[in-house]
Amino acid sequence: MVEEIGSVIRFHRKKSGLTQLELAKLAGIGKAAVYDMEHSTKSTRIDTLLKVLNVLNIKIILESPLMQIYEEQKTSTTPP
Amino acid sequence: MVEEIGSVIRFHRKKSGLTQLELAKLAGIGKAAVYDMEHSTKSTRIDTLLKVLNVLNIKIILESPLMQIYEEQKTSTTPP
DNA sequence: TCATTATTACTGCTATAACAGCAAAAATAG
DNA sequence: CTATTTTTGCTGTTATAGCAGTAATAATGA
Repeated sequence: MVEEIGSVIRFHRKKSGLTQLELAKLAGIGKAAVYDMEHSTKSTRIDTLLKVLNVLNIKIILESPLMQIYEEQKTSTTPP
Repeated sequence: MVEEIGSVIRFHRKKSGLTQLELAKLAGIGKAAVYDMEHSTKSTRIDTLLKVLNVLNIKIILESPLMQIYEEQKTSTTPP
């Protein structure tokens, strides 16, 4: 799964025509972090991952049988 | 977003009737990691997060306009 | 081809997540 | 209500992600 994420990131980066350095700059992280992410040599931190996914326009979705209920409880207390 | 993930984890843990310690044991991580995750006091690592999501039966999905193409390229080389 | 530049890969040092152990708070029992 | 247990919250120490700098490889042009 970690490998998969790295693979997805590399794919999207290439398609965006960005270099590791450019992506890193845009995400506000170091270039080595991008390298490690793509190669799964180290287990990235979520905040770092989210910065990269944000630049590459990738959304992260949590799915489970309970998510429906969770969302309801959340929205029930925060109406516009 | 990191706060959201922590919130989701806590919700699912409670619904599963697990304590932080039990969840930690099942996930094979330390209890403090669960605490930190739920409180967003530290930015968890993906491998640690995935272990927890796995125990709580939460799937993580990456969504983007390019994912379709990515999946195709992946599956084209790995047929059953 | 051989330079030159751009990109990726790698390494040692610094910042920080994960852990074990303890303290505080909550829940349960008597 | 008090004692006991269970659960959560919080520390200092250890393991590891992130970073800056450098080397190696790939791309571009003369």
